[in-house]
Amino acid sequence: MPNKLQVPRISDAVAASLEGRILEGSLKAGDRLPPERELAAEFGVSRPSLREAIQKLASKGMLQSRQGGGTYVTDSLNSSFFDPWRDMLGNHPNLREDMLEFRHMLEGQAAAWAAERATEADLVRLEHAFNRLNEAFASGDTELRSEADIAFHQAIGDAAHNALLGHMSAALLRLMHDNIRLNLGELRAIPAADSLLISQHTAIYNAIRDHKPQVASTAAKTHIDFVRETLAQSLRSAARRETAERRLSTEFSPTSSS
Amino acid sequence: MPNKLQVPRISDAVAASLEGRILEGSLKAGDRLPPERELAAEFGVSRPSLREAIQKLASKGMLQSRQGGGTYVTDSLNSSFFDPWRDMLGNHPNLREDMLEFRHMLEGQAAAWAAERATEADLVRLEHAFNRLNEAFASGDTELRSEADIAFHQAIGDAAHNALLGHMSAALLRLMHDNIRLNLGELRAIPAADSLLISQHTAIYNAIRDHKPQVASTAAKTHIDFVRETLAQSLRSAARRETAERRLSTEFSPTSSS
DNA sequence: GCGGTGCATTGGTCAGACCAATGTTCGGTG
DNA sequence: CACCGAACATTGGTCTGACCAATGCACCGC
Repeated sequence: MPNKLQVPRISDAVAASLEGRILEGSLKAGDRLPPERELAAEFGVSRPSLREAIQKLASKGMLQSRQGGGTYVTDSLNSSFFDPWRDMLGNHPNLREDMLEFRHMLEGQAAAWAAERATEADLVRLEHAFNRLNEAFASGDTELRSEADIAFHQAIGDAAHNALLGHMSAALLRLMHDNIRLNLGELRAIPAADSLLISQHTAIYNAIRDHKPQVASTAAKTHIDFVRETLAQSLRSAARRETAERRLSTEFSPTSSS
Repeated sequence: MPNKLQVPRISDAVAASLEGRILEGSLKAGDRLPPERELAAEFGVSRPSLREAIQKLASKGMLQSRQGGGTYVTDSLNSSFFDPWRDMLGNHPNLREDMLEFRHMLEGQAAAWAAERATEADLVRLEHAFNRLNEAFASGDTELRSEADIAFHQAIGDAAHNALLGHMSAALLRLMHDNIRLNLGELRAIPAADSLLISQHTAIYNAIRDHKPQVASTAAKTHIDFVRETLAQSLRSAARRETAERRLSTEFSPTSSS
């Protein structure tokens, strides 16, 4: 254990603080840190000290800086857990079902905790994400929708105030979106789905805002169930389509696991 | 691939050089580094740069410096400089709570699914793991116990037939055991705990064997709650112990930051 | 010989400056 | 009008020199 509370190195404190912001979610992967001069001022320390802290985190792989460019947050935490899963998902489609099932639990719990614990600030962020999500759905831009969807669920994860759950939920969601984009192209598919998705999102949002854990959890699980069903449906139709047109330029098909 | 060989940060170079000396053996564990001012001169760099390099290695656990005392090479070439989550757990104790909370959900669901879906083969494996666990507890060998505990929970995860959950549960459990071993030494602590743990394991095992999801889930959650409570208690007593005996010959311990 | 005091050593931090890479803006050119 | 290049602002990278604070040892008085 820490034997030297006597000598609190300030660079350590700053590093821990930054690390905390990343864990807690206010600094997400890909985000750009404020300039060193600003950050140093904000922390009330000198630039060299701030830099020592940054080096510490950089050596852990959490930060990365480019001269003249800025300092960025990397997603070392997510990747360390999930990189191996990424291509696995591609090769073993039945894994997708496992993942959705897993998310069924995860999202349910996240929504419940968020409903219990969301602070005012959380709710503001959540509302913002919610609005952006609706706009994205209205716009029809698939890329934007995907992004907003991730952001919305991420906001819920953040509001749940559990670092593990937050990172995991975000990582899984991202993984799934990647995978969908990869395997299904677009998946605009089901026509009536949009309005249903919107009403589901609304239900989740309202429940969290009103601090009703049970309702939030149920709504989130319903949402995932719906996604699961929709996805399965698309897959079936995609499969049908594929067998019909006997694969033209289709790149490699499922590798045998043996 | 590293795209910026163009910008060799000098602190990186110095850090690598120092690391090299340690690995190669000209700087052995316990050795004292030359004063910063000297080293800086030797490397032909400024003191801040040298310090950044030292911080880097310190954050990996290879160096440790005491103000006024000097900078020393630690023996921990072994201890984790991998797995970002690992030392994160050490530095942010509140993460431990998040993790236990997360596992509360995870183990509950795992047990429930296992009770629903366990095949005969799963049950055989589970029984085997269960027996080994009891033997391990009887033996008193801490290492063995830890191992058997992981194996038991892993067996449950496998029986749940969800790949994500299985791997995650195992990974988290392993992480926690490492962390405990690292931060608390042994944690034999609580005397009456053993029999309670055994009865909890038995309850989980029985519920799964009898295909009773609800019971299994509750039992698993109870188990985690108990672990959580026990752990908190040990931590408190450890903290108390530390303040009491004001370190005698205690050399430096693994963790670096305050 | 013992214990306390003071100073040299050494890590910790700061301020301000300059360099180098990057990104942006704006004016010139086809 | 579009495209390209040069000047400029931004931002990380490094240095110098200074002062503070903890440590440890030598010296001094008892």
